[in-house]
Amino acid sequence: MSSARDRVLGTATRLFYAEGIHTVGVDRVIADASVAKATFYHHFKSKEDLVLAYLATEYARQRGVLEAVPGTGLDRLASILTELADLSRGPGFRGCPFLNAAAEYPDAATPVRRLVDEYRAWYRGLMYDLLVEAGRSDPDRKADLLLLVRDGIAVAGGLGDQAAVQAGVRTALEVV
Amino acid sequence: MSSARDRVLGTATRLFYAEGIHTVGVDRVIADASVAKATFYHHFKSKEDLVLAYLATEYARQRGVLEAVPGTGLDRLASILTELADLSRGPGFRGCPFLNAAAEYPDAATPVRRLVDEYRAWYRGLMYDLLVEAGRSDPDRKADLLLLVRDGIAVAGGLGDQAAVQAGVRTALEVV
DNA sequence: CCGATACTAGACAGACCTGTCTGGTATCGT
DNA sequence: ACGATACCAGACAGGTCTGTCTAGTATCGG
Repeated sequence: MSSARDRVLGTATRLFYAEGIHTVGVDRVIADASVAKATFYHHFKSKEDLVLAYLATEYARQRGVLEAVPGTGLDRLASILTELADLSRGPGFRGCPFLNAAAEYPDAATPVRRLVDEYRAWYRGLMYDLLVEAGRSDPDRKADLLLLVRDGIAVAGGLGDQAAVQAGVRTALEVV
Repeated sequence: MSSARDRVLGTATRLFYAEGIHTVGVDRVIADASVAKATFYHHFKSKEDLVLAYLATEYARQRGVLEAVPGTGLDRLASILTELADLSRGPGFRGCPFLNAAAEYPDAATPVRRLVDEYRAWYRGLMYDLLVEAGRSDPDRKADLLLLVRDGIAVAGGLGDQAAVQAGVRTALEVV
């Protein structure tokens, strides 16, 4: 139910990711979602509220996707990294939604930035757990490295630099 | 001469880097630079012109800085990477100006994005040359990797994640 | 059936945006 | 001395932004 809300959130997700948050206005979102302005402000108390919903939804979605990746330990880790690399080859790929959002919200105290930190901490935790499960040495440092490589893949992929993406994935898997 | 232009460019550099490009308006720049609006539009034909000047200046500045880093081959490469890591520890560090700009300009055909590509190509070339100078094997792939690690360091540093930065630098130097 | 909830269309306020224009002053090189 | 250039202050136009408000329709649980 409340399909108007879903339509708004879906449209916002598409537009914010493809064109950036600051450049897409509320008017644009509600026009594309075919929703009245009052309805929008009925469901979201402000644009920032919508932005947070967009990121929170994406966070939940990624959690679902990555938790469904089969395998254990290093196999699963490799699957996750190569899947990210494959994704970055797609035509609609525009980098990591969280890193893009962070670039548009310079103030680290912002709720948006806190959500980005939370996302990255979760991702690092996932890497850490998989490293421990695989019985690898120095999982803390390796988890940090994998997070950084993930960031790099997202950035390079978003800029269309497939060579760097490939180098990143291969080296990460070798090191780890 | 033309100190007004310098003041505008300096102020724009500071504000664009610290607060983002889209969120800082021309009015804000000219007020902070204590310059009349007509003077601004005398020196820059549009805001985008100012943005390009900001990035071009930063590009030239970095070229100067990195070309002045002493040493040869791997030593010089290590110096460059650790200097970047040190820089990312500083309080004013907000990531790479070019990556931040790219995040605000989703369209890859934009002049801004072309300048970002040019910057990254230059950086990769620098890495490649140093690897060849050091006689390392597989310099192409390693240059790609170093570029990706650089991207990761800039992102992680900008988000205040020093652990990831350290892991990135150390691993990059080991691998290379 | 009735009250709450979800929705529609669109006007409106007030702020901010880029860019132009007027009109005037000061400082140059020649 | 004079013309070009650099600079100042600030009004203005035309657009976009977020968010509120009016006014009315439709749907649904109890």
